[in-house]
Amino acid sequence: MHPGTASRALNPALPGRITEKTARKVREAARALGYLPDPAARSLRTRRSGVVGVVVPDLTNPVLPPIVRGIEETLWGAGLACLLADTDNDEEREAAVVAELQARRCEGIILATATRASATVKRLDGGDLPAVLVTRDIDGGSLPFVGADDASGVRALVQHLVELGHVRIAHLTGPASLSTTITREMALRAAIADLLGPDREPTVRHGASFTIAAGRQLTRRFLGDHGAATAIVAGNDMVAIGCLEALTAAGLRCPEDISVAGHNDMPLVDKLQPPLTTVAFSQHSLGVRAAQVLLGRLAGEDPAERQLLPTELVVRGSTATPRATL
Amino acid sequence: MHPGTASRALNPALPGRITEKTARKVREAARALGYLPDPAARSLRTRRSGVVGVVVPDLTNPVLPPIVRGIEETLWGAGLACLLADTDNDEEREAAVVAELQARRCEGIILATATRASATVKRLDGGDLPAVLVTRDIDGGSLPFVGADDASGVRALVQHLVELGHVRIAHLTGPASLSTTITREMALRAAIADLLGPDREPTVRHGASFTIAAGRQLTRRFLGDHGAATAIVAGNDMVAIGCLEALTAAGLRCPEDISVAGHNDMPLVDKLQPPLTTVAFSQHSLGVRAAQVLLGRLAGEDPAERQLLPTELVVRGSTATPRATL
DNA sequence: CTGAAAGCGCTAACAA
DNA sequence: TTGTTAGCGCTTTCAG
Repeated sequence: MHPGTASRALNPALPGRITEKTARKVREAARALGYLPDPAARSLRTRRSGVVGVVVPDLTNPVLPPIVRGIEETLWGAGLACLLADTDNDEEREAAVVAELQARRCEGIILATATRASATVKRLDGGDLPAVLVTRDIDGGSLPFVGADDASGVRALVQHLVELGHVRIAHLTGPASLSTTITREMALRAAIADLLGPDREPTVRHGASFTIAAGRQLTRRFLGDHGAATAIVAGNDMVAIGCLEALTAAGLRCPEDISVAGHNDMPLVDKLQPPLTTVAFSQHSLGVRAAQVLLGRLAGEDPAERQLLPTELVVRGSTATPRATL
Repeated sequence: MHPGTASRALNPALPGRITEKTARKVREAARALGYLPDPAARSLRTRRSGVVGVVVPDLTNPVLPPIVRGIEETLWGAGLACLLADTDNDEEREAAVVAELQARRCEGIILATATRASATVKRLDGGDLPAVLVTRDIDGGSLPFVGADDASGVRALVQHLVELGHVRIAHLTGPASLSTTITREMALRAAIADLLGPDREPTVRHGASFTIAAGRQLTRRFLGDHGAATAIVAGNDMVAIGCLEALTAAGLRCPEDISVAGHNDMPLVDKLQPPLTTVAFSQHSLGVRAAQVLLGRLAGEDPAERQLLPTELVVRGSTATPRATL
């Protein structure tokens, strides 16, 4: 008698109603036998894999774990499992990973790996696999994007520096291939033009990556080039830490001789000496929101294309009044 | 003609050899049509899901991301995808997650969530789902375990402290429900008994968790109880940071008044003031190894039950000669 | 409300 | 070497 009936009993959402009595009987039998419906068979029939892909550039980057947690929590709560893939910041691996995820019939995909020009992500745009971008966006795409409102954060930071009396501000940041770099840089330029006038253009230097080593190198070179600034706005906290190290190595003190600020409010940057002034936002919320947007797309909604979550300037000891206006 | 032939052509490992010519033809056709074999159908037929579960207690804990990366890399390289699940350190969620992973027919499972008494993990032991434990072990189980050789690390640390002249050592650590806590504590006790004699038993205090807050509280209480020690060995770096904060708040300086050491060598603990002396090991290798052990089990090997990877004592500024022997 | 039957797309065994 | 056939375990029509 069973096959169909049992299926209906175990899955109340299915068409064809059923007596509570038989349903209970079936459920009990199922439990007694330790029966678990085979997802492969179900998947084959329903054309739904129950899985979504989560692609990150490098899980080791402290910004990502809370994002992934937020994604995982939210998706898991909706009955979807997360296939995690790490590309190690490599576009080829990104392409391979996305292909594999498609081959595995993910129902959707969340990408934190986008470079502004990523061919893989562009291909996804307009494709039929629902995709959502987090943190990093592509240029001119129409894929839903969930990020932090870096521009507001940077503007608040510049305002803070200007209020302290800074006039010469340098920006040492990451690769221009990332949207985060550009968003922050543009916001910084705009804020400076706005608050200090158009003739106070900041010195801007791009590093190869958002790492401590890059920050160190960028700072060393900037100082070597006789770059004059009373404040350095780093592209993120890692770069800021590199800055701090290079400044110390050069015999300069922060914040007495020069102020430094970061971005992201990574764990432990509040314990540094000096504690780092930085732009904070809830990474976890970013993940949750990205997952919600994907869930919306899976439900057939047409999501708002760009969602920006609030940032907050966290003022700590690494920014202070400049010793003298140069 | 095709169905079977095509399958063979696309999957060279299958039984029944095939002409290179037809194989090529099929592959070309497949590419032209954008054909991707359906994993659900394949799965249904082969009884292999191509997926393994990776269960972590809290991805936000800085020790885990490199472990997960190592796992993901290795498994992905072997053609397996990782279903990531986070239990938020909750045993109920652990049970639910494992059940769901089993329902999804994972081929294996890697757990970083084990508490010493976890009923869920015990049930896995002896079950038919190949499982591997990383970092955290259960008591008296026979599941393969991959961890760092914490005992050696702690012993080296104690030796370092003794050589500096410390005689009164306190151990402020995490919950006794975790194997890591116990391993480190036992090693500390043994090393002290060994190097200082049996009458120098350390004061040991357990906190509710391995967090900064717990470390702070533990230290505050320890000081309040007139605990006398010239060195504190913290259960991990988080606890050590809490220690440092509480000491500072109490007007004590590290390392002048008291030495502090941690465990794990988390990112940025080398940038603290003072830089933290700690026991380091390669989290990434741990992940790689755990994945290899699982791969071995999947291949039918009977793995060595406990694998301990080397630790290394990293001496930094937070440990120094005690001001006076109390 | 429940039983019966077909079929999702693949692979494994067997036949040719 | 290739074609054929059956069936993995479910869901979903369609009958009863």
